[in-house]
Amino acid sequence: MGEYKSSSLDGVFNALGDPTRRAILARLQDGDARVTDIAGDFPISLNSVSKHIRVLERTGLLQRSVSGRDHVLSLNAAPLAEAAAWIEHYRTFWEGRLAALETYILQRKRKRK
Amino acid sequence: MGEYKSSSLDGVFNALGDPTRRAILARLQDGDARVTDIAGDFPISLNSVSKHIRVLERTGLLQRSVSGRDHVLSLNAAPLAEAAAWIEHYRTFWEGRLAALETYILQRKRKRK
DNA sequence: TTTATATTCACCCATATGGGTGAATATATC
DNA sequence: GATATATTCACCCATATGGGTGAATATAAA
Repeated sequence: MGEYKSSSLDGVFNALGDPTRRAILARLQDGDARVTDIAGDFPISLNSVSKHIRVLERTGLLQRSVSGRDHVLSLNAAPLAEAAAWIEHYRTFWEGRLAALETYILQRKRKRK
Repeated sequence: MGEYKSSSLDGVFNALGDPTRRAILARLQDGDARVTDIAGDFPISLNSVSKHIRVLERTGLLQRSVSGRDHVLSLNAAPLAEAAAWIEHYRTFWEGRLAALETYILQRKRKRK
């Protein structure tokens, strides 16, 4: 069967699979922040946050701009496009199935009457 | 900051983070299938496929209906709704940012002229 | 130059996971 | 009952990952 290959979707979905990372993205929606700023919002160590940030950076969801000793992080939602398209495809399929089921039920109702 | 908690999104995103599992879902779009049927499409062992199926089952994306010695698997895209909503939220944010940037550029253009 | 701050690097540890093999179980079939 | 098929269970192995700590590096500031 077709496309059984790793793609950039792997990274994006994996990155989003961790609640801490999703929370970091949520934080960045409220404005850019330094690593330390973000770490302050979480009960985990600064180093742990640094690792999560690198995972997000790898996917492109987070961009880093080094300014002196500060690393300023900002959100970049663009890489979500592919993931959104993937999900949308299945959502459409599913809605098709539901519509078909509805049609079937309606037909049965009509017949029975 | 807010919702730093694991949710069902964890499982769904993690499940989608593996290309084999995405391919299994793609396969089920073409019709229900048994574990063996699916395993035939992949270069990995039957047991490995069985494990992937359990991961998908846990998320609800895949449903199992045991019929004799056969386990018939079918797709259920419903759990994707929450994931789609999550992504959509960020996509909207991002489009807002782009729009703001465009406005800014246009204003600058007008001023300069 | 000295000191303080921001970040990463190099480790350690526990757990999860993707892959495998072989045995066990359950159902069909002869 | 005996045999074949479908699936899982119980392991093993290697690797990734989330968490930690302490040292190293780089820049800012005094």
